[in-house]
Amino acid sequence: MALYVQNSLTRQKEIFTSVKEGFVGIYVCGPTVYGHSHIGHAKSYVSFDVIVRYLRYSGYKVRYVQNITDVGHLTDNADSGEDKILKQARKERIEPMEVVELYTHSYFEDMDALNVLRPDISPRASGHIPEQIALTEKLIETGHAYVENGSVYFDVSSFDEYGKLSGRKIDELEEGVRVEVKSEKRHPADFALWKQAEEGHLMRWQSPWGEGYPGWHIECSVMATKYLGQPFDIHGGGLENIFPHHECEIAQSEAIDGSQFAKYWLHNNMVTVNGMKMGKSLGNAIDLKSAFNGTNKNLSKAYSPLVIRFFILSSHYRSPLDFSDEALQAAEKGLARLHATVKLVRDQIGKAHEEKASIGVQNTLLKYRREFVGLMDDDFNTAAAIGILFDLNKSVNTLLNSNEILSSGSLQAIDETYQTLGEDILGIIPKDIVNEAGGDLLDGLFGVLITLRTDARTKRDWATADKIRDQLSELGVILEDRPDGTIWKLVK
RNA sequence: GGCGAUGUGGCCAAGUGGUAAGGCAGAGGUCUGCAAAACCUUUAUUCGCCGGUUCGAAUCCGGCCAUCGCCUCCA
Repeated sequence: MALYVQNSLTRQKEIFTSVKEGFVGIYVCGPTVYGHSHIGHAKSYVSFDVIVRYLRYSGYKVRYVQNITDVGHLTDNADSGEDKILKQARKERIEPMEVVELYTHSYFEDMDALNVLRPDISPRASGHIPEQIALTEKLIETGHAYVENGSVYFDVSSFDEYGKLSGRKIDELEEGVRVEVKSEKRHPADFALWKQAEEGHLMRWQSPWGEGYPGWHIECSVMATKYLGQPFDIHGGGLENIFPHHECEIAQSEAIDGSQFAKYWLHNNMVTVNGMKMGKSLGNAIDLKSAFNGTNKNLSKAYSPLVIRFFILSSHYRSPLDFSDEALQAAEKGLARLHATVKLVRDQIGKAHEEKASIGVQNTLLKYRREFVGLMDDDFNTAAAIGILFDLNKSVNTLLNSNEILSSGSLQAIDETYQTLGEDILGIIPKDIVNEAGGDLLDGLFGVLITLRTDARTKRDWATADKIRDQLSELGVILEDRPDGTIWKLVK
């Protein structure tokens, strides 16, 4: 079965073939680090995390590059606008580079919590100024860019294919352009490769055109091709970046010699909150830290990072995703069910008799694996793949409840299936599912209480038995009497 | 105005020509001392609306309605 991906460039689902056999280079637009990450970042980076994980599972050696934008940018079409990093620096009364450092750490902290694997390279825009200047110079030399007042602009009329990704026409763009502040640019759609630093602009570098700072789009062109070559396989990002950002990246990168920039463009859809667009300026943004600790006013409680991850993956990456309390609670329960079964399997491995996995179990597992892979091969359909995980779960529970005693081999094979599909690929079933806030001490303490209750039950002293169970329940500890003994769980 | 999506049961969400996955919630049952959990059964003759193509459409075509996104920094 081959992998198919929906390519924004061709608007078609295409069979995926890598530029270099066995190797995939993927570049995903990373965050501008001037604030804490929100659920929109989570959707994008969790989605691409799974894409990368799946490519690796499929046997590719993957190099995943995701930039950190640590150079503030103005709006690309006008000379006015705010530089978010500078604004934040002023607000916090710290250096711009301190802002960048602070929120870069914050970003990785949140992504780690979401079980997003680190990119192989996280290049920073500020660390690639010479390369950005070099590309700009080359664009000037080849007649695709012009200098004006210490700034350099890309001449969109010099690149016939401008608009091929977003489907926009240059002449139509002109009409839509808002108030033009200065007419430094020859065409309203021209965009900055380099901007002259105005007075008081703290982030500035020397260039052949004087002190300034790079345009927004150029960093991605430069860093993607520096580490992945040209053409490279996959360029990803949020679909709001198709225009102008990705369109401009293509123009800069392909204008010089016409060689293709990226072969496949994958775009994830956006997030809404209770059906409304989420916007930093709209005041309904859900930043990840507040979602994790329950302080967000749009949510009734805290949701663990894994629940957020699971929720994101329960819809397709190209579909919009609406965050609501109700939907998150449903996700939380669903994931807990998955985890409960996996934990049960793992707890029983040690107790089971040693024997190889039964043919029946092996065949069943194989069937689910095949179905799962088939769905992931179809443009990374995680939502349907999770459905398979629940089918597997049902089968496993049935086995666990049946009279058939499962061998250690069978249990291990089941566990391996969960690990491959649920953790290696989707990242939603950690290797160590433990009772949260558990640990040996609590395990021991509850063990004592469970023994007392079991004794009472043998004596048919239901009053005592129920008292223990009820009082623990009030503390948020649930006891479950299984055929092979009583287990405890914490509820949130 | 231009470009692009989406509309599937109470909620979330897969499904691009062959007769509606999965999760949450609800109902009944099995198991249990009673529970919990799990499992079984059940809940859309129907996929925004109206036409058309087809032996056959949620899936293709046309029209309409609604919602959303992008066109300005934003994942």
